[in-house]
Amino acid sequence: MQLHARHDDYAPAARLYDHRSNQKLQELRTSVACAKGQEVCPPERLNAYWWQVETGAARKVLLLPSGQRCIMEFFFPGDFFACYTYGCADIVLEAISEGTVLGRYNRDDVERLQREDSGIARMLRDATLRAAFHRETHIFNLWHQRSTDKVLGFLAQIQKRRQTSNGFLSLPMSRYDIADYLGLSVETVSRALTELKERGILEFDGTRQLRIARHSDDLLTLLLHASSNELAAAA
Amino acid sequence: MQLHARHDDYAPAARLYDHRSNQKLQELRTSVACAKGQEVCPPERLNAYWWQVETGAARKVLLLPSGQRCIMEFFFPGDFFACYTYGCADIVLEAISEGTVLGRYNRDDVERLQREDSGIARMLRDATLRAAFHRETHIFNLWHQRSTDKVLGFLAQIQKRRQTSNGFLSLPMSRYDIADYLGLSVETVSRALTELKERGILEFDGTRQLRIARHSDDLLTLLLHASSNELAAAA
DNA sequence: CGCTCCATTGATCTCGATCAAAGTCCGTGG
DNA sequence: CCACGGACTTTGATCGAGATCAATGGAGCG
Repeated sequence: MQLHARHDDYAPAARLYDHRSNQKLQELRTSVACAKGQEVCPPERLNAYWWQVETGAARKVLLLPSGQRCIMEFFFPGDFFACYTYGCADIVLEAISEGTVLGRYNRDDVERLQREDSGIARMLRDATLRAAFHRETHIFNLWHQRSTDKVLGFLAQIQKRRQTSNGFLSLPMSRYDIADYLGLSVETVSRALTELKERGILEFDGTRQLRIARHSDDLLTLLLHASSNELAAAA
Repeated sequence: MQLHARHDDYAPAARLYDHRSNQKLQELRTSVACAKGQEVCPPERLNAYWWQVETGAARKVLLLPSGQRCIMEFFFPGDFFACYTYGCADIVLEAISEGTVLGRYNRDDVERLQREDSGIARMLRDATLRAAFHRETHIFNLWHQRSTDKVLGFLAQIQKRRQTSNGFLSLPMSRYDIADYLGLSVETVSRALTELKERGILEFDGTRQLRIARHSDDLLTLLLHASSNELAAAA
């Protein structure tokens, strides 16, 4: 089992403007600043752009007629993505943190540019590929039946994408967001986190700041090699 | 809610060899015939190719140390895809039906070709995009909590990708495969299908041949607009 | 004919949804 | 500075859906 060979795929995209070949792309950039919970863009315009998170975090949400919110994806600084929703009116892109800033690129311009510049074409392909991996991981999270396994998988994903140098993970999203991402109830998410804390796998510093205990530093490997019940036995 | 606007995205890819610009691609093609349940290719070689299902069906499976099988994706005739597993040894591609035939294309050759031929580049992008939609649908299926909703979502996907002119769906995969795709137990899948039959939503002709009852002909719309409980009330 | 794989059905138990109630955090305004 | 309010989080109790265990029933095949 070598899923950990995927580490790099979770890393945020390199900042576009670090590459000289992308200055043309940066000329197309429009910055969009959003308040917490605010829609980044009217849903019907979502298809028309490529996006990049500058600071903060965003979520792509499928709104169901029943009022439920299915969170399809989280986006973090550096992530470059498009929401190809093909006319589906009930998908929205929302800022998670106060003061989230996204770069917005007109899609037609980007596609034109990628035909002229192979570096940009490559970057778009990489972004697409990275999104594909995120979805695969999401599928793997949702596929588990135990709630602790789902939450563990989610944290593993965050660990790959957001871990800071001091070893702490910060969760910009609420427990509600995590629940809507994993198809669980808020209460279950909360209980799962509490359980992982009591098992010594997680250490909290406030509700949205946490650390993975030393002995279990690669959560994905942990998840793949043992069910959470076995983990409990090992602890 | 206009998810049904996605219909076309589920349609199988046009046969490559229908396009004259693809004759070069067809020269790279190697046919691989497989028995039921057989691995299409040694796992370590999986990354090296692009594939297309000719006849039959295939599944991409993540094998867990616990012995569980997480089915990441099903492939049907016309589907053109790559398994970018990046060195993960425990992903396998297996034939589902007896006599499944796949076309195999050397990945390096394909990538070289796409740089020369924009038609092929476009085709690859379309294939990638289609795979992305399949994953999104898979996520939506898994996200539901009720087993009947998951199964209904799965059938909606099959309906889009495989419905024949006579209105019947054929399921090439076993109940075990469906269970491993949806993160359910076999028994629950079986019970869900039985329940949908008794509610008058499905009509069976044998175990793997079924029809959607007239009044509920678009399962995806059905799933989006009403929980399965409400469906029961409506029946 | 009997074997193996697949599918269904039943009974029981566990885990997570749901309902209900505190408790915590944070920003705002007095 | 503190009080208030609202959103977020946690914990408890109950109930139901699905996992699990167990058994039976086909269907294809050597």
